[in-house]
Amino acid sequence: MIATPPLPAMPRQRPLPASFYLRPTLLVARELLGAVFARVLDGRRCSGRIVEVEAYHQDGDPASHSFRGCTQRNEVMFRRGGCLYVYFTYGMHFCMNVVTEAAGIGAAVLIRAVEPLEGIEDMARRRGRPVPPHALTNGPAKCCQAFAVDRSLNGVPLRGPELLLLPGDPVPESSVAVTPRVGISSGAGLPWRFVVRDSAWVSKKR
DNA sequence: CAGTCGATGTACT
DNA sequence: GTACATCGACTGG
Repeated sequence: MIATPPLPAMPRQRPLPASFYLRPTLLVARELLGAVFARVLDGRRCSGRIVEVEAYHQDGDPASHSFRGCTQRNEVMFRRGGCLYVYFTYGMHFCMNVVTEAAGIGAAVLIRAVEPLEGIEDMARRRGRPVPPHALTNGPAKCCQAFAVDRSLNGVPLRGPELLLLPGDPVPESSVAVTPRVGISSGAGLPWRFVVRDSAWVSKKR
């Protein structure tokens, strides 16, 4: 009898196709709700279901890093959709975005909160302090801390091996809330934040 | 509960 | 110099 390698606990899912990202950013943002973000580090996998996102775009959006054109910091936003844009802010935090649309268009979707699925122990350890379960990944910088996302992942593709974005159960329209974005001053009126309504895992309530 | 505020690095004016 | 797609500690009611 030939020894078979251990099978994964769950069937290996295909990552979202490149075409997923090459569509209008607001649509991608909406459809990212329910998708599963996964991070593989040292052969271990952490994942979470996306429950809160915000869209940012070069056109008509003064709050977007890409609004004033391509710079060294935001260069990844202008790449072809399907990779991660990571930036450093407030002197101590990282935030991660899913880059969208065709090359040359500066657009991305900020991941603001996920519902933890796999690797919760690892995530809790990386958060660095004891936190109640709902506070593990309910904020953009908390997500980066939990998933060990930093500058080294800026521009890395979302089709593996380090980062994966996988299809999840679709979130019905009735479960989606659309609101203005959090923590910005200019362009504050745009309703470009998408949240899974009533999720216990989002960063802020209505 | 809500509101305020300091920490801390860096991109951009 | 200034603003910043934040967080967590602290205040006061």
